Amino acid sequence: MIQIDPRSRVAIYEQIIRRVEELVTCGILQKDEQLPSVRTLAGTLGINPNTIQKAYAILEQDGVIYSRQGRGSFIALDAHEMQEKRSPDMFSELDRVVDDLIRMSVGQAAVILRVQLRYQHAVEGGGPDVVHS
Amino acid sequence: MIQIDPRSRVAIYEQIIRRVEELVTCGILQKDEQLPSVRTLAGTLGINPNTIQKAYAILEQDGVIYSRQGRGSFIALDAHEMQEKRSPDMFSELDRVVDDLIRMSVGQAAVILRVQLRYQHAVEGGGPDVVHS
Amino acid sequence: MIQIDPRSRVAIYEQIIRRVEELVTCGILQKDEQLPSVRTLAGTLGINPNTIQKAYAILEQDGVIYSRQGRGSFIALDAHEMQEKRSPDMFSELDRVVDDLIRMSVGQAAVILRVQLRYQHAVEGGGPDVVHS
Amino acid sequence: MIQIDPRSRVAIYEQIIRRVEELVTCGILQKDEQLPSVRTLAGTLGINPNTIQKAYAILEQDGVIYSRQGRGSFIALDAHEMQEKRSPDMFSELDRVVDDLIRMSVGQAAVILRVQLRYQHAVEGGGPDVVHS
DNA sequence: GTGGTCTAGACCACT
DNA sequence: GTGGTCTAGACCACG
Repeated sequence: MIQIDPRSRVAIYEQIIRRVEELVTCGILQKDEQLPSVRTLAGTLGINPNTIQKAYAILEQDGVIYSRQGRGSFIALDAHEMQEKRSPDMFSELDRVVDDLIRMSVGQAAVILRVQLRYQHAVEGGGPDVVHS
Repeated sequence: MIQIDPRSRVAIYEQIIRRVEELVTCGILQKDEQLPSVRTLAGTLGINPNTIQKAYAILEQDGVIYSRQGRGSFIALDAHEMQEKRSPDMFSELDRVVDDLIRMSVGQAAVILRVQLRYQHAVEGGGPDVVHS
Repeated sequence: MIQIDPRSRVAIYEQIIRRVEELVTCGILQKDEQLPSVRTLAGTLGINPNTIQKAYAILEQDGVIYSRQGRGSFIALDAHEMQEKRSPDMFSELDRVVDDLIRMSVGQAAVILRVQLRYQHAVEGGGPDVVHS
Repeated sequence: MIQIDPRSRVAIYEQIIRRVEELVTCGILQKDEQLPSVRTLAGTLGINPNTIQKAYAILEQDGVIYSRQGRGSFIALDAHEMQEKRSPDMFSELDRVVDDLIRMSVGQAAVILRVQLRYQHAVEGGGPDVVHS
């Protein structure tokens, strides 16, 4: 369920964070569901436990999961809460990209067409895994 | 004309690269126009010449500028060429952001509205500096 | 009567200790009254008996309860004795917090006002359960 | 300026965080002032650089400092901003302690007297180091 | 078994 | 030189 690309320039712990956030956003990981233990996930992915630990610590600090000694790590939010948490960032990122396109004299129609195509593509392809709880 | 934000988490050399590309895209820096020398710019910005050197080296490698021994560095492309060079990256970045929004169950209408607002905003605000050469 | 919050970052055994001390302080648990057995409480709270065992051991070591082989665990102090035992800690904790507030340039009047409000709030809200034995 | 107690139960990285926050709150560390480098401070305190790194990373995440590769770590807030950031936590901690005292049947007058004494003590003793910038 | 802290030491990216 | 990431392995606290 969680996989990493060791050759990516993105830090491993960052990849894990993003993947967990994605899985929560999609509803695949549900509220209070237990995550694999630090050691287990480290073994599965073939990386050092400290790296997992770091990812989990940041996720906890961001309120996405909660970890308790002797028990494990658990999802703290449901998909809806996660989406609300992330949407401001997503929209400002959209703004940033659109601004770049404007600056490059790309017309509004071209951008909107691209967006529509992307939505069609998502629907046809079954969409980037979304599960409603 | 070129400014950097020391508090930004984007590397300084990266900020310089982006700013030069932006200025070329907008037509503010014209083809064959000379850039400030490494030392001059370093002095102006109050940063290490090595950092400027690195930015220029990458820009040259990307074909955005060319350098001549003892003469200086010059813009290699006009605004149109620059736009063609960058647009594939911009569109794929747009795709990526839209995918994220789709995954978060954000409707197509909301995204398109946001894009339209951004275009309006750009026009009213005089637009993100665009000069046609 | 004893409840724990699994989401709290305070260790479970610590939560139990605090709650028992609180109940004794308030006079709800009276001297020589019997506590639920380790197994019973573990079952009720749905947690590991070892955890209860640890809490009781510490409480006994602190002189708050006493245990008798095959009989069970019992409260060792009345509310008054408990209060005398704990008040030095409470006051030094108060000192510590006030010192922090002073360091942050918070005025004396603001702190005292806050204390008064807290007392009013306690009285109106029926007060944090206090029973005089 | 920064010291740690290796025998304390409080984690070393936590001690460093608190000390830095304290120094900023007091105005001893001023905005944009550079902190000792990770390696330097590690050497001075005789602990592992990773531990300092962790402390600095959390401080940055909390917006207290900002760290930039190749340059160093710097204070992000002035004393006033720091105080505003921390005061809600301080007051709620005060509430918690006062609630405990109420629960122990400690009278309002006794608590207020203690607060006043603490303020006098601070003034006479020169106060817990406060510097206004 | 779980998570959390710390050390030692390496390598990379940036200035 | 700076900060940032990762590994290997140890020890502690909690359940």
